Amino acid sequence: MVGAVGSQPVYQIVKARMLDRIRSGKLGYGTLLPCEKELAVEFGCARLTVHRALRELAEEGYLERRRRAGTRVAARASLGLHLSVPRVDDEVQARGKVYRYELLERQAQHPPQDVADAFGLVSGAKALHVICRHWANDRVFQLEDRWLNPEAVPNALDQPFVHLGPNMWLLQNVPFSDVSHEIAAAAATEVEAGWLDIAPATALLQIRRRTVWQGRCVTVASLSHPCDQFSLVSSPGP
Amino acid sequence: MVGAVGSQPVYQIVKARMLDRIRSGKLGYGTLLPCEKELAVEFGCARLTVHRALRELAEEGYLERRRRAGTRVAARASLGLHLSVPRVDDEVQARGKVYRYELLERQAQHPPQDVADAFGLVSGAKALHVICRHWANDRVFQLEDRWLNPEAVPNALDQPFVHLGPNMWLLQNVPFSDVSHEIAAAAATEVEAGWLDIAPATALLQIRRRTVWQGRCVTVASLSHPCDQFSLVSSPGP
DNA sequence: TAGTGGTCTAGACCACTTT
DNA sequence: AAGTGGTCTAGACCACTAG
Repeated sequence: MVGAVGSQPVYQIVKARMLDRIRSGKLGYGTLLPCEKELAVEFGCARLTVHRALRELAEEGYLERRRRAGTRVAARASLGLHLSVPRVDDEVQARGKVYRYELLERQAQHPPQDVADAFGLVSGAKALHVICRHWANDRVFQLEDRWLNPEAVPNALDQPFVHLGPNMWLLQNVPFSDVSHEIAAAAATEVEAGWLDIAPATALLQIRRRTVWQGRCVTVASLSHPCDQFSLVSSPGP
Repeated sequence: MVGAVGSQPVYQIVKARMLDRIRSGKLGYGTLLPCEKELAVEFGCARLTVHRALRELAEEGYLERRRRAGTRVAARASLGLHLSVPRVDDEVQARGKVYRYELLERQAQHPPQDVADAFGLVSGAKALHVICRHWANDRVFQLEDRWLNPEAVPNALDQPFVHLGPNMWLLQNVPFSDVSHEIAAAAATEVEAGWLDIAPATALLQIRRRTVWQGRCVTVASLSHPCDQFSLVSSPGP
């Protein structure tokens, strides 16, 4: 039974069968599982194979594992969820609509205090402020309001952002970075409403994104969607 | 050098060092990495150890791996993000406020069509409708509007939900289940505004949750927060 | 067809924590 | 003190796919 990989890896079979027992309720909250060695005997495989299955189940929140104390079915106290935020052009095209990018403003300006702090700029220094729209057919799908740190991405100052949006440009020109997100609702201001071509105070779904590279904040962006145009859907769990 | 676990597992060291090379830009988009065997020699460890490091980096979106073709630095096309939705009472208490639960309505009613379809109910059948509020000090933090499928959780019909909210009751009484989420913004209706004690048409951040157990929809819930009270923040990545 | 990643094994030692 | 999970190794075969 060496490498008996019929179609599915053994660790996935073990994982699926244990998951069944958990989901069906056969193994209730807090139930102590047999140790890895015993399960390895039961499934007729090596302990490492069982270990991988149980490790992944623990990472997915189904099990809690502690040395010596053993493995127990976790009490699901909070729910994690995975969202994938696609590129806006992909998202629009996935809906069968025509995507169009439009630059509205591009100017070096004094950033608001929170942005200046995030960028670590001396007071009085300017940053690059870009505002643009992403269209789906003849409606504005997303309003992008972005600040770029001139010290972190000096190249950005040379970019017109007329045809290529800053989002896409950053993806192509900044190495892998840490990104943190905040999802919020907000009422559209007068100005935002004008840009989005909706009534003032309409509810917006906002994604606020901060990109950090090597300890330095490169850019902050606020991506606003009219509430009737967009919602975030969790990716199906494993 | 058997099990040379000084403080950190070897696979994590390998992972961290490869991640550094990616984040720093030393390894740019599309760069082909040495094969696992070579890296194992470089790091002085077994191939499986390298394999685990690279596998996890690939799962996190940094690398793309294909048999025969090798391992390349991925182009980050879309950004995934992890949100954890804590229990509402934990969330309130984490803000240093006093949590209070309040039941508003609890009634067997004809559900709207989309809920009836999700539950697989014959037309004319009723479902349990529960509306309740979650307070933080003297403000409503969350309005919960929930339907329960009487065929999936008949016990729920016996629950008063006066002191224990349906959310908590379900966590304790339904085995592990599949949960899908939708995050949206919406304007508060007149009725919602009254319950939330805010002005009508105020922007709300809504979490819509659907819980499925063994192929059957158990409950659907809409959790609404006034936009100034709450936003979702991505958990820091690994 | 050759070379890459994907998985598996048997055995080992270590780290942690309950008893 | 003992038993659990966490990691590591050396070697092996398999599955996929670029050349």
